[in-house]
Amino acid sequence: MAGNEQKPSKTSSSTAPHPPRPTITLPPRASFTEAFFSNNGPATGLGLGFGFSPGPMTLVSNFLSDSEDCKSFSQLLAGAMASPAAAAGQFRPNYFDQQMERSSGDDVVGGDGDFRFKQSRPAGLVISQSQAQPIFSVPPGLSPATLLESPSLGMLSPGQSPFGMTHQQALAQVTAQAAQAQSHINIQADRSSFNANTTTQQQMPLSVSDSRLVMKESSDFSHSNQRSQPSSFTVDKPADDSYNWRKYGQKQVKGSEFPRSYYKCTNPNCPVKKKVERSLDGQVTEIIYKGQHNHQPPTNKRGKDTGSLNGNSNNQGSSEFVSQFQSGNSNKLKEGLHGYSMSQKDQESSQVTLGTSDSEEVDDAETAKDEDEPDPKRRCRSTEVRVSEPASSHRTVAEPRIIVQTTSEVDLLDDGYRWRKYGQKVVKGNPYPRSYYKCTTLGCNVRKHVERASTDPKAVITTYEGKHNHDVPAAKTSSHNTANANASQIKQQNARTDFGNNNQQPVARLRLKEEHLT
DNA sequence: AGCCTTTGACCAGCG
DNA sequence: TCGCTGGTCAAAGGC
Repeated sequence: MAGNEQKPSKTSSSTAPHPPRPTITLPPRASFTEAFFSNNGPATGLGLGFGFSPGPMTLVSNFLSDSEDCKSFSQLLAGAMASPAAAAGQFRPNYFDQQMERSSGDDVVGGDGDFRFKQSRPAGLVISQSQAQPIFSVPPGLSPATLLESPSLGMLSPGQSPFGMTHQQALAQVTAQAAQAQSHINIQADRSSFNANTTTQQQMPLSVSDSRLVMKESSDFSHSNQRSQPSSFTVDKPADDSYNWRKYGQKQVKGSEFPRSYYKCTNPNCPVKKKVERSLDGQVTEIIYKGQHNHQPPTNKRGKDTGSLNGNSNNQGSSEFVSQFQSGNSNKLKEGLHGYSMSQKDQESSQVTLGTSDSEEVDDAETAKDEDEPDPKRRCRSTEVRVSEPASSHRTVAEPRIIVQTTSEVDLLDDGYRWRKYGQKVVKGNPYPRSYYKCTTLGCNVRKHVERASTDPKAVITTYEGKHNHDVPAAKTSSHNTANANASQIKQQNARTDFGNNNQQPVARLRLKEEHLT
């Protein structure tokens, strides 16, 4: 697929059809979780370190191309939790990149099968553990590493760590705990620090099609982070994903209030393009990757492209962490939620959208019902991941987010809102059904998807879709005090994510939770 | 000098 | 056929 997209000249374009969209050859690869959490894979042979960030497309392709079984979240999570990598203490910033990269095979250079978490500053990533554990969130554009290192954020930087440890130590601790619990992804950090600095969370819906990756980024980063970020902070680069891009066009597209910019990978013969939508204030609202890089990310990015997060060039790789993570997860996420509700003309154009737009939404019951059907539409072929917001959402500044949490004693349903279960599916390879819930509030389209890891029923992924258009219902008087407390915590976290933007709620949230089942 | 962004125009697909 | 729309080109200018 590399290079299969030719640059059509005006002349040629008029006489010949556009070259076919990039297709992705999908070599056997590790599962998402394997890629994600394990570090035991064969050496890539690329000598890539943590800084290597694979392209989004490769990630997606790898992710989605798993036509064989389209691993479910459960599977993913299960693998994640059971990953020996965790035990090996491999969980760390940029680790995702590393794994993504590696999963595709050793000889892949920007290869098609790379499983990479990439993307430009997508939304935040929250990884927390129990309610007593602080929630770890990564603001858009920042990787955990960046967060940990960022002087401005002042989290786990040496001498600044609230726990008196370096971020490496903290991460080591995280991995150690993950290994011990086999179901914990725990990145401990001072919560207060997060309150002040890392309250951004991102979510990203996605859809998938052949060779495109669509992601939205949270852009509210600059809002709540203004205190800790230079006032001049803006996301100049739509996606600091380690690749170099050249903007070749911009258009005001219909249906979007924001202009869309078109970028090409500057690498010669690299067919990858991306579309970036950003709000008027320059904040990225959506990124769509198309194609796969046929090369490795430049080792040295131009200084000007490193983004200006805190003016710290080290932020460069940061966004990749979240971005890539999200992009990868997103695919699965969407898959799980909607069972690949593709509006496909063909495989290439098919998309699965997590958003709640009616046009793209499939019937809930049907979705659940047909999950087991070998619907070709659900094939994990596509590689476009689109993060869409509900049509009714107030798209201001806040954008999609993915919140990944591992928490304990979380009543999955008791998050403050009231839910009605409308579907349940049994996914291949997972003895535990995945359940679908709708917010019971009239007119509220928010949905929730709960899935458990096949190997660890304690591990649960809860995905939220849409935005509540109402307040949290009155507190329940139940015995779920603990759960409520935890839910409250989550809410607080979410609230912080809003950065004062009351209108905004996550479009979709991915939560990795550890649930204490009785 | 090289690379990038900007921007108006062009082209293809679609209804 | 026409108009709309998304995507792309390429000249001009900036850094």
